[in-house]
Amino acid sequence: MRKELEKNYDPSKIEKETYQTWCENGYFLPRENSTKGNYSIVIPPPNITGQLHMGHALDNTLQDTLIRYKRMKGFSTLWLPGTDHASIATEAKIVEAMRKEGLTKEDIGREKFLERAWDWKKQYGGRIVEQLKKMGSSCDWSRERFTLDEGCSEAVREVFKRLYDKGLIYRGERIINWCPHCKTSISNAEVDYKELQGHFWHIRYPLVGGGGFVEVATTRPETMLGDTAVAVNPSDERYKDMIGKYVVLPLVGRRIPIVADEHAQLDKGTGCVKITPAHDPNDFEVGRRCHLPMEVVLTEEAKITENYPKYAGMDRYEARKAVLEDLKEGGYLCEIEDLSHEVGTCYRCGTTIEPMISLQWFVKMEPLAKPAVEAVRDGRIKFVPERFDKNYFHWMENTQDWCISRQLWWGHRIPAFYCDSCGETVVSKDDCTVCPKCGGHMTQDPDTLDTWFSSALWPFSTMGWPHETEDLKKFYPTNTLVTGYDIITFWVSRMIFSALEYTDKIPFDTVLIHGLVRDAQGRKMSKSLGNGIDPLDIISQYGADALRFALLTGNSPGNDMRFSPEKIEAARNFTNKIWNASRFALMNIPETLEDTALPKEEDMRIEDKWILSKLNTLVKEVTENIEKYELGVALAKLYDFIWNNFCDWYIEVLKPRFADDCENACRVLSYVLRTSMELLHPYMPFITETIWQALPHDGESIVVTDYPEYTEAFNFPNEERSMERLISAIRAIRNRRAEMNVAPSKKAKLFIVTNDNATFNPAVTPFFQKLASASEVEYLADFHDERAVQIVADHAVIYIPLAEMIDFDAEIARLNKERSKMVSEIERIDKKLSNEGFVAKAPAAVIEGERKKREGYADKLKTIDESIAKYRS
RNA sequence: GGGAGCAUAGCUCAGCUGGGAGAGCAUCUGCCUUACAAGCAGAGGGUCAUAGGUUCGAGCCCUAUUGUUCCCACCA
Repeated sequence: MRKELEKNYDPSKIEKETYQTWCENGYFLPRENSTKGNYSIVIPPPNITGQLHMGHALDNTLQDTLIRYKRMKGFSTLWLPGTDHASIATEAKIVEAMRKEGLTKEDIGREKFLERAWDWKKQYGGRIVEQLKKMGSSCDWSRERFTLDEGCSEAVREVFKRLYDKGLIYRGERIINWCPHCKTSISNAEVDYKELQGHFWHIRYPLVGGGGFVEVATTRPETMLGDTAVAVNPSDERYKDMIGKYVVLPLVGRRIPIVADEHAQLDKGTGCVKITPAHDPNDFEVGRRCHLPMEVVLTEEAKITENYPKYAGMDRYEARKAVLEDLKEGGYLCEIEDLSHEVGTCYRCGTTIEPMISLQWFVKMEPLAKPAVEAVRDGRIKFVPERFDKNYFHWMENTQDWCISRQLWWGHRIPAFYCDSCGETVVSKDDCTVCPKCGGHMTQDPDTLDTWFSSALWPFSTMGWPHETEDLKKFYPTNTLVTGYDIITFWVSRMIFSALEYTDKIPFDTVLIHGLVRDAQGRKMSKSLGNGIDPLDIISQYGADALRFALLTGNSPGNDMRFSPEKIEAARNFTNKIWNASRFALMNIPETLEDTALPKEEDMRIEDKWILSKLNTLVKEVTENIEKYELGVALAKLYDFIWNNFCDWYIEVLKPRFADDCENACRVLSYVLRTSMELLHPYMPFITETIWQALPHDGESIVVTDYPEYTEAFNFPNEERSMERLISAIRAIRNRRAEMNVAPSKKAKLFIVTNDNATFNPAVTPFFQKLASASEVEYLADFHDERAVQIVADHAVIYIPLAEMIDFDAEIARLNKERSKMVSEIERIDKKLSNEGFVAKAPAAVIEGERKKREGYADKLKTIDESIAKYRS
């Protein structure tokens, strides 16, 4: 059944209905029998705390375009959607909400807290999913998953247990990054380094027994309370004799040794380094090597501990002031330098990280990283664009053990159980309450896992792993992963090593990387700047198709893009153009025409063969571009074809035929428009479906129809060339008329002198009448009228008897200008052709091309000279 | 400190393995031509950052320089 198109395109109305129909008909489910094979994508699960932003919009448009393309290509496709529990972000939201009620986590306890969290998830977790639907995302919603659902939890426990048994997960006291605001450890990858202006304070530590002092320098003077040594380089001549001696730690009075360690560099500062093993990663290592004690100075809230009564309870920055004050007073502070340095901050809340000694769980990275590097190096996994593999290699090859335990409640609880009596540790998939060793009571580790631990399993946990499910067999490994370069380290790399370790397979074969969507000035869109553009606003104003078009046109993999109001307006104009062209087509295509057949070849005219030939080339190129992930290039070609070939030329030259050759014309018109919509559908699903349904079509929906295929049958090189000649002739006439300021309403007779009668003949007279303001056209072998305007076109000279309009001097000047252009072109080619190197080494086709061009220019030059001569006479 | 990207028309960006510089927007001119003024027709506008090199031929490959953005790294 064909549907009518309304006068104005109203996306909001159409999109909602259309999306619903698609879902109801199950078009987004994988098709049962496909001869083409399977194609799958797992969505990068958005946080349940999130709202759709431009980054999501771009990411999802790319994925939807790919999956729709593959679906039309006949693959059994699965785009698996879901969301991430986002432990830190979600927990922070809930804690904040409770704070407003005057409650803390501890007040209500773990169970009640988790109840609240799940309630929150129920209430808001679906928000982003609804927003994805508004984008037109063709996900299989029947398979929607959540990183904290039962299946994912099972996968997490399975993995934890396996790694623990292999010795790849261990628990230990290490220096970790502590966020005093979130009150949890975070991994190295979650630390953002920001440049801050600070100071470099030089402090003197007196030698025990007098005889001077050593000078050390620090950016964090409050940590000096926890110093347990001063280190010098073993090869440092200056301090050779001091090694083994002691200094007195100012303010504290503790005797601490001077030790030798490579960590101290000769050329840095004074060469002496204060060592605070409990609060600095390097010092921690020095402490280990030199068997130094650890003095904890700061609490979880980054306040000074009770061990230092004078400063106890002070926040680290207050303590800094107080310590400095006291050092100054004691005469220990000798110099203050200004220093800008990189300070680690929490990627979630921005608080300055405090390195702390702490008992945490870690994943041993080295054995896991190796095969993961290999998989990319040997090409089993490809990054698009390729350059991102360098990033990946660098990170993977230098990665340190991954701290996976978090002091949070919202997340996968660590499946480790400790015996209250004998301290035995059991890691188990099932809860363990009785100690297998002594029969004592077991308590589960209170901590949860890093969110990324469960995200790392996403490609297979969502398909039922560790069980051998049908989905896993059919759709795993997945094919394309689409994501931004900013989470290659967080997520992509972890999925790769996880997949290889647990499933023995790569998780995906291609990683399509996109950049950031920035504002019109090139700044990152952010809440604090308030420069974010809400994709939902754009959708309600311009429609999802326009948004998708604006995001993908001109977009190239891996590069950031700017988003501006001009861009979305251009996109809207394009949807409008498509709509109007389609409306016009449908005004002419008779109701009775229901089949999709083309006319017989002998009933096709030059313009039909031209547009079919162009369309055929377009099909080929667009397909190739999409296969190479050049989605932006393919879209630009579609835009160009639809607007500049189909609308501006084909429809225009077709108009006269609605009167005398309607059916043939409409069959081609309908075919070209329908095919264009099919080509465009992956990008702009809503408008293309609407128009497709209104045109004669076979099948239920454009979503599941076959993608157009290139065919030799529609190659018409002769007609293509002829039509291009006609177009260039018409353009030349318009051009001349515009230059001479002749109103389009002033019709004039044309005399066309040509040797190409296959192109220029009475059959195309309507083209000139319609598009070049011609009253009538005569085709001649020769023509003489020195008082006519002469236009030199490709294989034709056109005369317009508009003698009264001609300014002969101006004409001659114009012709001379054109003449010198020709002459210089010919000179350029002659130079090239007389270059022995060129003739000897350039490919034959290139040389032949140059010769052909030269001939053309020479012809034109001859005609110009004749014209000038005529005007002169 | 290490690594990567970018630099092309006034603006935003395309330009595939090297073969006579492109689009959109903006600007200027003329048009209500029976789908579209969110439109149609036409025009102007570029030493492809700089300097070398490879090549018959470079926006594209190589080297250096400048500017800019980003990633990584424990600079006490």
